[in-house]
Amino acid sequence: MATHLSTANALYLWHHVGLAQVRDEEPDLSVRQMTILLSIYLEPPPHTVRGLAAKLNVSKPVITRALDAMGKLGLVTRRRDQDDLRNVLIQRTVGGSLYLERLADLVSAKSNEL
Amino acid sequence: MATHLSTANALYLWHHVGLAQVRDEEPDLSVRQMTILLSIYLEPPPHTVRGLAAKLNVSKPVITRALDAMGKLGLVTRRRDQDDLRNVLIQRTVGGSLYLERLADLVSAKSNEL
DNA sequence: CAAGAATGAAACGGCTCCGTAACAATAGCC
DNA sequence: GGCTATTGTTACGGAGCCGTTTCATTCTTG
Repeated sequence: MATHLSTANALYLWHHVGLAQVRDEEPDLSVRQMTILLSIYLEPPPHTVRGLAAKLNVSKPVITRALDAMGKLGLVTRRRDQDDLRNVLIQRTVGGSLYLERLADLVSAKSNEL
Repeated sequence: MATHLSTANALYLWHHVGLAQVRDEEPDLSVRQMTILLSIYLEPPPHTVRGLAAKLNVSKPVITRALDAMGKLGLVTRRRDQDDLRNVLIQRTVGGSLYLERLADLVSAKSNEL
């Protein structure tokens, strides 16, 4: 599956995906939230607040608040780590999987219109 | 230049670009702002507040405020239309071109790492 | 077992953006 | 000229996210 986006195609792709996201009324995730969500779903568990904060070069409260917001949207869940009760393990949900599936379909579809 | 992103590659691309944007300290544009900026630079002029609002399915104040914010960052400028003084023509700037050039390079580079 | 380190959450004030409603300026039309 | 429509901006109250500091809980280590 060849990719190699030219810079011109890259901007067109970004534009069209952005347009689709903005046009439907649903509120958009921020870049930070989206990146956190993708980290949770694309990288192998376990995911902790501290680990995500380090990986994104961001403070821990940023992660906590993003998890609060996305948890309210049903995109992620939290569970205490029984082996170390200080830790919180962030877990995927059906809603989150569906959300990213739709995003992936959107991006993939737009990339085929180049 | 083949594109055809698979859904899996689409998410990886989004993830890596998001990571790059979040990691550097500069504040990110919102999805709305980014889409407005791309509309201005990718579609043929003239660009008006009303036209952008209609195209993005968004209220006019959203456009005005985004232009305020991005104008402060040097990404766009406004000029009154001399043929119809009610209109405001939104114009590109060197700063905006450079900004999108860097974005395009980032996306393109990440797409080559698939 | 006591002291310190580590983890995530909450609290605080500040800034940005939101949606809606009002507004000033300009154009078009009778 | 006077009335209406159009365009973009501003004002308002509300909501969300920010960075920093502080805190409660739990682990680790001497």
